[in-house]
Amino acid sequence: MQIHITASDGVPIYLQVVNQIKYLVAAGRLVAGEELPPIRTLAEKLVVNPNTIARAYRELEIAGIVEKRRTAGTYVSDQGSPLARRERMKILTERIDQLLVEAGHMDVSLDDVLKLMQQRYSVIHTSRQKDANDD
Amino acid sequence: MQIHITASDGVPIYLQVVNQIKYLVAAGRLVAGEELPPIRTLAEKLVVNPNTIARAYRELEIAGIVEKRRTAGTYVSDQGSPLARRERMKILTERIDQLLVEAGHMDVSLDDVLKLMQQRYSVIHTSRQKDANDD
DNA sequence: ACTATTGTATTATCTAATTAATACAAGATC
DNA sequence: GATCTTGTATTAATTAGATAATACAATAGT
Repeated sequence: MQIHITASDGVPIYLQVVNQIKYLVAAGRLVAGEELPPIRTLAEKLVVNPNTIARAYRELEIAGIVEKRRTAGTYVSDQGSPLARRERMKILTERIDQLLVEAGHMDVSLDDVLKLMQQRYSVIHTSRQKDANDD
Repeated sequence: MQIHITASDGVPIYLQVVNQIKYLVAAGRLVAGEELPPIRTLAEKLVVNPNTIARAYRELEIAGIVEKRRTAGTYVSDQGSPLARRERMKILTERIDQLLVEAGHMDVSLDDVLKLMQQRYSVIHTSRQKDANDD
């Protein structure tokens, strides 16, 4: 599993790990059921404290990206997310509201936002190499 | 001007102020040309250090929401933003990318995101009372 | 049952962000 | 031009966030 840490580009290590794994899953380079490296293994590879990886895995579990099977390892989740769909939509709605308010401040119309969104969707789903910038 | 500070709901005070003023402007409760309370006045009202409000006003100025006239006070900006449109679109594009990636993780289709966005737009532009939750 | 391997929990250290204390600079207003 | 009011600048204190050190708990595999 290809993960690279940039020592202090400002983004904390655990978040870099979270984001990169999210991208690997989104890109299909990690498929459902696949096992992630054990915390210690990945920590050693990245020369980082195991707790840092543990935190990343914990966040990924909360986000529904992976599942932990106590002493048997960590695996890529089957369905999208164990969070109820309602819960996921709630989160998404918050993000959308933020975006709309911001667009309003910037004097960008709803139509323009929708168009831009479609454009970006195409771009994202064509070229696979992007600079990681998730939440 | 109605601003409420929640002592440590996690969001820093200066950000709470920024967000609430952004909303007041977005909702038309603060109109272009209107003067904001002086830094010290608002600081006193919120029982907070003046520097904290100064920071909020500085961020609002950078965001193009307000203009400062040196010793004459702080006023709601006239046009949307002094940032070049290109610059604004760049910021918006980043936000959109984040949203799309997240939607992907949540297994929500582009169409659903677009629909939800239109719904939320209606909601936001109908009922004016919302719980503040900006960037 | 034993042991190696897995994730977990607790605490400490370090770093960055936030807020406050205080003094300053400059224009408005009389 | 005196002075009051405005935002600014600098520095210190506080708080929160991230990472590390270390010890623990549970279970898979034998």
